[in-house]
Amino acid sequence: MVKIATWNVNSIKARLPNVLAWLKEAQPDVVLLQEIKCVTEQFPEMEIGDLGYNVAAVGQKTYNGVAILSKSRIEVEHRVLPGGDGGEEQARYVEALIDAKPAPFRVASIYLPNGNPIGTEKFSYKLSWMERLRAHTQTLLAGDEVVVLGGDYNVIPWDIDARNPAAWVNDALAQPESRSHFRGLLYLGLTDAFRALHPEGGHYSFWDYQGGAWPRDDGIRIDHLLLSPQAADRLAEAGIDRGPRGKEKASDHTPVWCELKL
DNA sequence: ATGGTCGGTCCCCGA
Repeated sequence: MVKIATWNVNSIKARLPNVLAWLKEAQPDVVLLQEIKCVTEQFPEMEIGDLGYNVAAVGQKTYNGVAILSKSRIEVEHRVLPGGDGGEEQARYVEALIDAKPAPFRVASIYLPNGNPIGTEKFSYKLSWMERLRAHTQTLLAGDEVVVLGGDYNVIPWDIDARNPAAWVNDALAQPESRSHFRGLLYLGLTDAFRALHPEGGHYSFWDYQGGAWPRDDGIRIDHLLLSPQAADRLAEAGIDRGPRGKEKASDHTPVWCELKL
């Protein structure tokens, strides 16, 4: 069994004690991190390495940044989502082969553009990034591998994934175009690991810092683990660990995880 | 009725 988690930590430096505590407690084999908010060289590799994890980070100054932590060896395959124009890239994608014991598998840590406000170049950037992800997913699925594409997708897939759907109607995270691009990934053959095992709504992975969203459980589910058919065949469990969101100095996101029988 | 969040950075921007 292999446990794979995704967590938008909103600054790895500010969150390091929380991340270390959760790694010790939850014992994931692979963790996909987003919003590390530091340059690659400043990622706290030593502290995390001391817990038995290898690290592959792709950072930039101030914003974004993704990483993969793994107890097995990591072979990085992409540091940028393929299909770009080769221009300046925000640090939003890292993909690697995980050299795990029974069989290797592939993962990607994804920080999809937020896209707000709608009607701006930020929203069109989100949609074009999603189209690029669709094209690359098609290539990945042709490989017939166990693949887990996890991260902060910045998409509320269905109304049941928000406590208050009406509050999000003008938000990029719930736009029909955002949702249809997300569904396009599912139509290619990816499985939303959490939804596959928890068809009911009311489970969230993000609660805004503002307005007491956490104590009121006014959340949304935007962090997802999307599985290739070969991975979905091996899906045993999936869950959202609300614990870290209730801690002191919490990220506004909490870890989402799945277990695969490999 | 009012004011109510974080993090990084350079006092405002992004979420």
